[in-house]
Amino acid sequence: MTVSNQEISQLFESMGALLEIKGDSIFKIRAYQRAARTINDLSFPLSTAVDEGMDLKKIPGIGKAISDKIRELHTTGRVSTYDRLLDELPSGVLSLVDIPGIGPKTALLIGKELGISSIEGVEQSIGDGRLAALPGLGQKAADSILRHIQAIRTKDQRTPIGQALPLAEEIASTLREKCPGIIELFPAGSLRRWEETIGDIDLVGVSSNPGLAAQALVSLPMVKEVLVHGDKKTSVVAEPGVQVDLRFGEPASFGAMLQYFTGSQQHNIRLRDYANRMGLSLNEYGITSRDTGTMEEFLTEAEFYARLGLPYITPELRTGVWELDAALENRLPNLVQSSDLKGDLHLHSEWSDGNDPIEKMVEAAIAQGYQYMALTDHSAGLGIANGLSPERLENQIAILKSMQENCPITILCGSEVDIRSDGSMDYSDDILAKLDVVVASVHSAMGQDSATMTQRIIKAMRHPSVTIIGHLSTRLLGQRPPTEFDLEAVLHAARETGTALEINASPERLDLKDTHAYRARELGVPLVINTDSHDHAHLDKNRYGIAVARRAWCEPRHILNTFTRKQFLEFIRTPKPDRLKVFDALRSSPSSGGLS
DNA sequence: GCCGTTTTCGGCCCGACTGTTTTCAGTCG
Repeated sequence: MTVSNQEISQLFESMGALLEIKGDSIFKIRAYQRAARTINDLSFPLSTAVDEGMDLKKIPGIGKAISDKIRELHTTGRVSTYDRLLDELPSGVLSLVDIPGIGPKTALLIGKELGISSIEGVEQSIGDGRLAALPGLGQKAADSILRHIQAIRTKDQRTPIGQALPLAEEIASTLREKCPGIIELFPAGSLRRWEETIGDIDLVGVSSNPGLAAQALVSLPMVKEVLVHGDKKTSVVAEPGVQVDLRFGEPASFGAMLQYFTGSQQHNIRLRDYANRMGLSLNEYGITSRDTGTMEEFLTEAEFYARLGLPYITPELRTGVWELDAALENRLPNLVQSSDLKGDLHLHSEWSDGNDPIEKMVEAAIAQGYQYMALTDHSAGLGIANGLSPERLENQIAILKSMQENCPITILCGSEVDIRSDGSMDYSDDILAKLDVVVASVHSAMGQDSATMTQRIIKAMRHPSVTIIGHLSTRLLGQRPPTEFDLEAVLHAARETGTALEINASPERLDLKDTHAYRARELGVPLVINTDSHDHAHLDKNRYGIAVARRAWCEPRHILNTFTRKQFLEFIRTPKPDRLKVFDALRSSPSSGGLS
């Protein structure tokens, strides 16, 4: 049976919590937690890995015992050790540790002493004073837990990066304006690692007057609640319900501080484990030698890593899975960056549902410094988006060709063509053959079962005119879940047919997501980073797509639209699937991609 | 339970904060 990485990860996370409640060895508990987080960040499905006979013990943090449990889960759908643990403990305790402020010890106490097994039960016991009467707890603790319960009810989960990043940038620039004493101020944490969703915004900096900056933060109009207002740390809740933490440190140790607060936690744990074996201890202030007890400070992160004998590890890679090994073996990738992009292949104009005339979109592409762009308005089937009839499309093609004469960049004629529910295309084959670039996307019947959706997408990829599959999963972060499909089958079909997959940079999509892009790159699937802009001001959002590609360990050579105009045209003008040879040649040539 | 520049046993990341405590346990990131 097929179990997703997320389900496996969740199970081991629960195993860790259950063992903690039971009072088992803290190291055993950490082993399960570590395995859970690693599995959650893996790019390939463990299910498939098991089928293919992979040795799971090669994955860091997974040894014999956990490997056996994954196999057991894969074959039987259960893990007997987990079931036994559930039986041993009072029912429902596991759900109690989801409440912030209630850890394993308190959960067990509440379960045993009060027989409570639900969040509602905890709430009641606070109301009638039973919880505060428990040993080790008191009225303050009870009040705090109640506040946390109310907070998790009103506050919606994590914030999409597309909302969190502009908010963080706004706060940082306002603080800089108001407080001239601020020397450095950066987002750290998951935001700096460009995770697709953010738990809270961490700002770290250096200031000659930290107290003033903290005061400025709490008095911002968007701040609706102050959680902590201390010497070292200030925490507030800002308008859309996002927590913002502000910390200042000493200039001399800013490198260590930034490294510490950027995480991820898994990355830092692995790093400290590694440092430990060198006789060094790491914290947010510096690196301490265990022999001499002296601490060294670091101005920059690069110096911090260098002291450990490591090259600089860019924040996007700090997941704590593979990057430390890669750094030690000196095989960190030369990651793609915004300046490598030479074109955008998914742009809309007012002809369909965009805000701007074609001219303005072309100007925006020129302003990005691009060599080429594709205009890809919607196909007719998407009536709601004012999709182009075949006649209007032909009309548009003629206009684009006439515009080309006085244009410094290459304008490619394209379309974002709807993939119908049966996998057929929304324009006839002869219309499609007139286009330079066809982005084929799913916009309807998103509830199809996995097998149907998989066949639908693969059928589209087999079409000779389809250049790129747009926003593969159709998800909208925090709004619409991804469609169900067999990722491995789709990626293999993309490779076989020579169809590129889009990393849609629109921050509400980020689709492909990081781990899917990672797997696509591993399998040699051509990737493109597109903004799917519906406004001339949106081409800047390519930075979100670049971040996904970087988290997927992509170098310029993995991304089609880092290729020069000449190289890209050669790719699209070579028929499928032979165009893969063009891609592979460019991908393996050291001078390709990213260099002009 | 995992792992190896002190390798098959004996270690295992580190500090801050809070509330309940008279020296610390629990929780969090």
